[in-house]
Amino acid sequence: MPYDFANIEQKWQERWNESHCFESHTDPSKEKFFCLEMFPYPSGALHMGHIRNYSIGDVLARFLRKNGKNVLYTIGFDSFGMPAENAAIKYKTRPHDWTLSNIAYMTEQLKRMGYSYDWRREAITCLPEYYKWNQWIFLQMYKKGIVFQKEAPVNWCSTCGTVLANEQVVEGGCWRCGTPVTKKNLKQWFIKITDYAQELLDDIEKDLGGWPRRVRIMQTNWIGRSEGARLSFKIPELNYELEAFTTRFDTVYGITFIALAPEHELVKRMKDSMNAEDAQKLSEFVSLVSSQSSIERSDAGAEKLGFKTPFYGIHPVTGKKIPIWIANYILIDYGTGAIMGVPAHDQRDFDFCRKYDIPIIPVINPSDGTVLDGSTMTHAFEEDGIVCNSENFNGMKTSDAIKAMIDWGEKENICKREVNFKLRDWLISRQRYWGTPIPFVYCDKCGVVPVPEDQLPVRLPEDVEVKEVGHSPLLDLPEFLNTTCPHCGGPARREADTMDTFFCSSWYFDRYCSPGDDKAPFEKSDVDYWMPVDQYIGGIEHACLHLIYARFFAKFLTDIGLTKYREPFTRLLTQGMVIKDGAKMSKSLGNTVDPTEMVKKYGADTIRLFILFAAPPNNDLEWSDRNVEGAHRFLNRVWRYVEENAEALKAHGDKIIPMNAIKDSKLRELKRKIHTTIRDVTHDIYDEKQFNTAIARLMELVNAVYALNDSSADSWTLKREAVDVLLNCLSPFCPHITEELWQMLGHQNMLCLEAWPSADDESLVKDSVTIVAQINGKVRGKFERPAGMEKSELERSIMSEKMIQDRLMGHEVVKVITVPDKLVNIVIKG
RNA sequence: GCCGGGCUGGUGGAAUGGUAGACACACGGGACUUAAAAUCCCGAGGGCGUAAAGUCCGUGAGGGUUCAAAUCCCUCGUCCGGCACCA
Repeated sequence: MPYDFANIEQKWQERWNESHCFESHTDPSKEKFFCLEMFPYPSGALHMGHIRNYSIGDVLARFLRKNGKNVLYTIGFDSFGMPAENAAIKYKTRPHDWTLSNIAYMTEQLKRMGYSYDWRREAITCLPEYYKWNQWIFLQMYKKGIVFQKEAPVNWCSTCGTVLANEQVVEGGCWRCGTPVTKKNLKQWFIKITDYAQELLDDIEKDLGGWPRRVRIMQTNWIGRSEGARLSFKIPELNYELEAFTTRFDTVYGITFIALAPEHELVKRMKDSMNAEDAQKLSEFVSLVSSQSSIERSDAGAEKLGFKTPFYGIHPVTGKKIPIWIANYILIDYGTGAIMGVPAHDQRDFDFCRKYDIPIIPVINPSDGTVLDGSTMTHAFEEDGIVCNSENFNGMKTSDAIKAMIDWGEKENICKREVNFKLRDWLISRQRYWGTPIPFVYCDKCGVVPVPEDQLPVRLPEDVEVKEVGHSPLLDLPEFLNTTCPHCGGPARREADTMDTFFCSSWYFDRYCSPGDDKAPFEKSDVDYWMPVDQYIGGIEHACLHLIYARFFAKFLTDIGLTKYREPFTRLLTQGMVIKDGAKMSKSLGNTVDPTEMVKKYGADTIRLFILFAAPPNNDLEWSDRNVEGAHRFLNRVWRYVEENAEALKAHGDKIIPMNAIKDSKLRELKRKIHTTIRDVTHDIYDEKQFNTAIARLMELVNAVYALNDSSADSWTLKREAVDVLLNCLSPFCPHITEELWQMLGHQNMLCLEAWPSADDESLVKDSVTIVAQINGKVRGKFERPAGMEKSELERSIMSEKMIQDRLMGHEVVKVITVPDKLVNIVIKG
């Protein structure tokens, strides 16, 4: 008869709830541990990826609690966002209702899994008591001068009907729906995350040692620092000084053209100074380029298009006239939106020049003595080499030349050292309804005016009908739009755009520290105590999104004195995907497994055990119904042993026999097994976060207990010790069944409050060890020897074994390597 | 193209310089049973060998360092991931 998991799990969930045992309190006298999981979007139901994420977190939270830490562990819902609007249209409901009912359902699912959350701390971002503080923080950023509006070509997704931040464009498409992103000129709200680019970069090295290397590299690439110089070209005809950024100032003598992005401000000036016919051609070129999607335009393999203007810039070093082109491959938002074209040493410029027949002048030759010829080169020479065709600098090595030439250029006022970042300012506006209203109003008299803090929150009207994708119902709500100017009291209009939902998720962990605070986003003393997060767990897909934004928030909040930590997440664990039939589980592939059904069939403990045992957390995990059965079978095996032997085990629970009082070798072996299990499981959970091997050790302990067929009193006492340790160590993984069996054995206290066992050194000592005998590195025999034998004695003892003697016959022993308690390797000749 | 991470039995995976394959799944055998399921026990990398003994091979391929390499180094293959016209 399999154990009755349904009733047992419900029983213990009720007990935990009634006893408030997972509620934590700010208490500086205790050592804290903040265990955080990426909170879910309430899409309707939990999927296996969530179950995996939260099962990992719960093991750590329960383990650390048992180890005396004051653990903060809770959950919330990242509940603003577009799917609610789409669902509202599809199901003829309101985003608000759809979202809250999803939250209710998913909360039930989470509770059914037995996660040890402090539910009082839950944060739901779509409620005014949360998003009020989004608005408040946004205003603090505005006060600090890092929030601004600008009109710029921004990423536009036509399917979602909204703009996107740079981080939300994946391979030229929208991160949610994949629609190719186009550029659109719009006036939008931005946050100057670029002010923090250097610090975001520096702190990766300095403080993120507890993060996977992969994520650190991804962020480093994303921030994309490059060092170089800024130089300028005078354009006498237009009375303009055109600036360009380069990382290769050493190739400055190789400039044969200048290229501008079609969006560059100079383009308009040029048109004004051109004859009507040419100006018309230029306009046509610019609109051709702007009609290209960002994939067509900015993919590495995309065709380069150019337009030759009648203007020239003056080379800052040689004074020569350099023709100015407009080219589709120049990006307006990197550097200055203009480049010095050096076709001999830049493949893009090379391709462009070959196409438009622009001269190519090599100024670096390969170190092997080859002399390049611009007319016959087949590709750009981008490696380091020796400078040529560059007057005084000829003969220098590239690495020296870059430095020397910039030094010289700075002295001569030709260039200026500069650092550029790939990271762009964070575009925060969204043309959506279901998000945090941006707390600004537009007044004809006073302009753009922030909503005063005492008037927050700017409430999002909930009783609306979303009619079509991409059209915010706020635009049809005069009672929302029409307001009075906080400045002059005259009529004004509210900002109808809402915030990127990544704003909500950039500080929710601070809110967890001070739930329900209505005076501030959080209480400083709470956050000072709990933050930073000691262990963060979530998917790798947020490496360059949420994890950058949240780091930026941390630095900003510290700068305005609200917090004192500069990095929010000390350690990060990125769990792999849950795979079925070789592909990521997804609705569109129809290969999902419903957690609720699985829990109904096997119980939460089984699902948790399976998902933690099947693979180490950072690997992808292949779903296997058979292995779920296997996990279930193991729990039944544990249950059966304890239940069938409950009387004997109970009768022997009043003492622990120390190792030195045990004579029988089988019993000594079990005693040792108990303590090596404690040692290894502790190490695997805390140091390695390798739960699959921790569970394997517990399975071994169960096998060892089953294997001991000895009904002496000492044997039962030991088996009782083994079972107590087993239940305690298994409880973070499978909390319900272990509580029930713990109680069955007569324990009064709840197991979740019981201290983690500690391994007793004396019980870890081995009586005898297997010594591997090798000859020339090959295993030739294994011999039992007492542990701790002295090196020379061990060597003598193994060498004198008949089997070894036979093999040494007729050979010369060259040398013997002995590793105490492990092996003897005899090196022979002949 | 650049950067990073993998590659170990039929399968998921152990082992981070010292007995390769822990633990589990699947499989085979046995016990129990009228039978089956469940359970308990046993076996198992591959080759040669009836078997035992033995012996050889074996961690993507090849080379190197070492008494000793899945583990360290070099070259290559392959798969996955990230970035990619960022001047």
